[in-house]
Amino acid sequence: MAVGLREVAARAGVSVRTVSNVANGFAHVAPETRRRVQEAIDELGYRPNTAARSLRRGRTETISLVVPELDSPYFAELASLVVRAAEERGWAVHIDQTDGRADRERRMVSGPAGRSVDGVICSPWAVAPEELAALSAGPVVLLGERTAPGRLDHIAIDNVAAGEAATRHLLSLGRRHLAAIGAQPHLHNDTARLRLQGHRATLLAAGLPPAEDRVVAVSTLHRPDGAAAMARLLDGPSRVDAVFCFTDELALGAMRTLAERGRRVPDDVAVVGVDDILDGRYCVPSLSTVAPDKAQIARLALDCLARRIQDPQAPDRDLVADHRLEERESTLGAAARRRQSSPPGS
Amino acid sequence: MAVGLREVAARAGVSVRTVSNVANGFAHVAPETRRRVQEAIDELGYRPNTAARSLRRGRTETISLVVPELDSPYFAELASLVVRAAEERGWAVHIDQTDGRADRERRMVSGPAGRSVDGVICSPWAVAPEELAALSAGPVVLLGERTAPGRLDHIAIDNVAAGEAATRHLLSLGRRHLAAIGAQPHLHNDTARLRLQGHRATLLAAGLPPAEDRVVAVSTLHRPDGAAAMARLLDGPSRVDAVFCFTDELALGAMRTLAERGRRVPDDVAVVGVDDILDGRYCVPSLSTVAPDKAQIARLALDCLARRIQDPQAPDRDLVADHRLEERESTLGAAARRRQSSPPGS
DNA sequence: TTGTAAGCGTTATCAC
DNA sequence: GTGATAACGCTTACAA
Repeated sequence: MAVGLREVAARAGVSVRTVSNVANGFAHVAPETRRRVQEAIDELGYRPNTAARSLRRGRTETISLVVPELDSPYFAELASLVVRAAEERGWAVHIDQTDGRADRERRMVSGPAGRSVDGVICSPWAVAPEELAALSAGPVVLLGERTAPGRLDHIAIDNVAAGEAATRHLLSLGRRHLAAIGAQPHLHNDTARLRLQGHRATLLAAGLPPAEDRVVAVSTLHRPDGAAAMARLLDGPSRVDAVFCFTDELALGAMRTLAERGRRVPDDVAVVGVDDILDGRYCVPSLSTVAPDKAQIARLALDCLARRIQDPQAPDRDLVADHRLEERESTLGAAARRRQSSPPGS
Repeated sequence: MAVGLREVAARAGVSVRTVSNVANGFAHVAPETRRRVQEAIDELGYRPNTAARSLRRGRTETISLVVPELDSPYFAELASLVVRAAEERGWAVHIDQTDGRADRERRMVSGPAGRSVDGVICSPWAVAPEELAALSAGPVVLLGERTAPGRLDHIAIDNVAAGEAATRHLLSLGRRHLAAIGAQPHLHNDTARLRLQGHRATLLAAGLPPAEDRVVAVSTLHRPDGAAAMARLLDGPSRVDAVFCFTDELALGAMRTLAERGRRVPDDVAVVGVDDILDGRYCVPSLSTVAPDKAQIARLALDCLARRIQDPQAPDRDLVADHRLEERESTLGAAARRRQSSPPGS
């Protein structure tokens, strides 16, 4: 049934030590011996037992990826990239979802770390990074910026710059009545706060008054939240000719409401989001967005984690991933079609 | 550093056996002893070592989910549900992506099974189920129908019925020039074949001639494939007033092309997909679709796997999950807005 | 009810 | 270059 080193050793007429050496590709094995052992391994279909190996080595070669939800496009795309990058390192990936619930974020960071997994990559929503830092018992890398001193590594894009880029883009189109959707004052998560900060600073620099009634808060970042927020804006007293949504999902929801109300995008209202999710490239109109380099985020997170697994005492780092503005139809209109780099089958 | 049963036992003044009993919630422990041990566990922050436990028990309480890609909405949503359902069972989930490549499908099914994971849920594209059945070394459940005798469990919706439902719906709208996008004759995957079969049978039953030049094959199931396929249809000789796309992603791509060509949906061309991905609810127009019960698929897959882990010799089963037609704007037009169950924030 | 001790399959430390 | 053998941390007969 269970074929282990012992069976292979017996078959090949060597000791378990030698079989282990061959299985692990050790250098100092006589060619003839190696051949014989490899033969026995193949014939018996030997596969090393991961549990035993982990127990002995103290390493599982497995990391855990903790995201709020796997079914939202941004995290799905990110998870896909993390799994791919991890595979290149020979690491397996465990995936957990927190639903943005504080208790689950705490448990996933404090629980498994350093035990069944070698490290954790976590994208927190509800719990402040510094609290997670205090809880963590093993290597942890957080996705999102540092809000206060803590001893964990952080990876994020420059969210203030992202907010500025989106807002500058809308202003450059001649829009002057800008709204923002996606503030999350109730969360211990600085992403929304920083994007809003960049938005406000840019408006101010352009000599436009900050219109607080045109900043809409949302409880979560899904399409329905964006749709509802847009409805509130349209029903409100202020004129709106452009909307900066803090995520693409919010933007898609907002565009849905605009379509239902008969407002043309971008003619009546221009829309720009953040995340560059795949849906944004193919919806009608295609969605202008601030695109974080998700592959880079995944790679940096794994680099950081690898470094920290190797040296738990390494000084903590804040790494900044790139982003760039993708101008598409939801701000440029049909003109975007000609400028766009990835036109669908036409 | 590493706090194990021994340290806890010493601290509580009992044997490791007793600590193990407490940690595992065994019944026969004196209340006073239990209290003292629990205290020591908490104080020392003891966490059982998963590797050692797995080695001893021969169970990892971990399964592996193997999908072609995690960043396509259908698999992202399914993975999310599988992770949730697995968590209820106390199982962790390992996620792997095959990119639909045959070698990876083979490796993921034959490799890890029964070793580092207790079982595998796999959604194959390139490799025929019966070949995977021959390769598998442990409990494996396949997503998709059985194509030939094999000893694995299968979970799928009734794809012939799905094809019929979509096609009947288009016919019921008075459309007579139906096209189909999504045939995959090059793959060892019967899903597309069965949906096409249902489509053809329904056309035939309605007295319409099968128009083979209006069935478009695609190499993959992404939006660009749908967009390109739609362009081919529009450039072709046959009139088309309705399209059945075998996945929602293909449908979204097709709708993109229709918009670019100035064709109105559904007025000029009605579109229906399969999968009920979230994007389809909020795009404009919202996408009519055949919705598989993904939560049920996830649950059935885990039930099957649990049963097979418990009894590897259990007879293999083919389970059929539910589906239902979601009629939205891409076929009904604005009328759908009033009939629809989930209107965005309005 | 609790203690003692034998493995689970590997890797790593000694020898030879 | 290879062979014994002792851990790794846990669960579980078997005793007490």
